[in-house]
Amino acid sequence: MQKLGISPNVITIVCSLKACGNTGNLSVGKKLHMDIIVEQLEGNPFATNSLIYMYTKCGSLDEAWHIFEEMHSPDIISWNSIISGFAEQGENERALALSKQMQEQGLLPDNTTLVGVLKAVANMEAFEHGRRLHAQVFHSCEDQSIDLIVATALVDMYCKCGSIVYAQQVFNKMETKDYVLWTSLLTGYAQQGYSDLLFQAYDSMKAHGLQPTAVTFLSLLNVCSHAGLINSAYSILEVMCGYGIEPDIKHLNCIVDLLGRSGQFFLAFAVLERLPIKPTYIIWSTILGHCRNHSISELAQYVFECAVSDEEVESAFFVVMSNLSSEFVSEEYEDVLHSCYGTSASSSLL
DNA sequence: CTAGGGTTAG
Repeated sequence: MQKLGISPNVITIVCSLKACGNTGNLSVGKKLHMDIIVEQLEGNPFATNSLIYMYTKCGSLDEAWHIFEEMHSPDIISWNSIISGFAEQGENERALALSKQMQEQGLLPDNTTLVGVLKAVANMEAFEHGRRLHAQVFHSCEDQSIDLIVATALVDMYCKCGSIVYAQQVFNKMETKDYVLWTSLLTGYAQQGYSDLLFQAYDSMKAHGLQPTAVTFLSLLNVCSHAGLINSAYSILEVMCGYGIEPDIKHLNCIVDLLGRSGQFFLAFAVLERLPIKPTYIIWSTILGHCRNHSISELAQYVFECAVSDEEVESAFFVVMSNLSSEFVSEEYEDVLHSCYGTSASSSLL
């Protein structure tokens, strides 16, 4: 559009910023920020709120905060954007403090604020805080019908805090249940290792006419992996394909994890060879973790070499490797680790 | 045209 000589307006920029946020494209996002200045849209609340959205989604919290701070009178959307953004990036205390600050300024929290705050509380596994918020939600809606998205956030929060019973209560009280609400409970069962409950709830969900999604299957595979249910995992893969859902790297990683956990490294490698895409360092980390459990140092060294050739490799991988190398990898290999200074290895080793 | 829900493993 710009090549045709058409200047962007607020709408163009707002839509593009959303796309940048969703894909984590910070460099284009910054360019759009400049466009806002060029087009003299700096005071426009839509443009400004969209900038906050884009920067938080791209992980540039300082930049988002800077813009928020400069606003003359941030509206509820500005507050919610910054609160959700901080919560999403794990800046939980900051998100909670901002919600408090917002209310001190006389703005009432709405459902969106609540969802952001619940996310922060879930991240912190702050059960008591979550209970208080739940009570607050309950009293604030007169007909006692909780908003579906708030309910989903509550179920997720209770599950992350380890309280399945409260999660079930919230879930059961909802008259309309969509597939995301169901999945939040299923994922909770998976996270807490309740495989029987998970399979029951999965059947029940289907009986209610809701279709499983790729995320549903990921929860099922996850629980199989932790419980060591290899055959169940294989049949889940088949069922998935029957629904026309192609297993992606996350699903296959569950399978690799399952095989590695039981020491079946050859099978794990066979799965990797059949991958349509190159294994990521994340998959190598999974295998590496199991090398440690099975004390196989030769394999660990091979896997290490595969992983460092991934340009996306992150420091977390080196943490796994460095824990392991202190146990049984040779000193010579420590040198290889150190030679990775300058990549993300340095931050984790120092 | 701006804000909110579920996503493996280590």
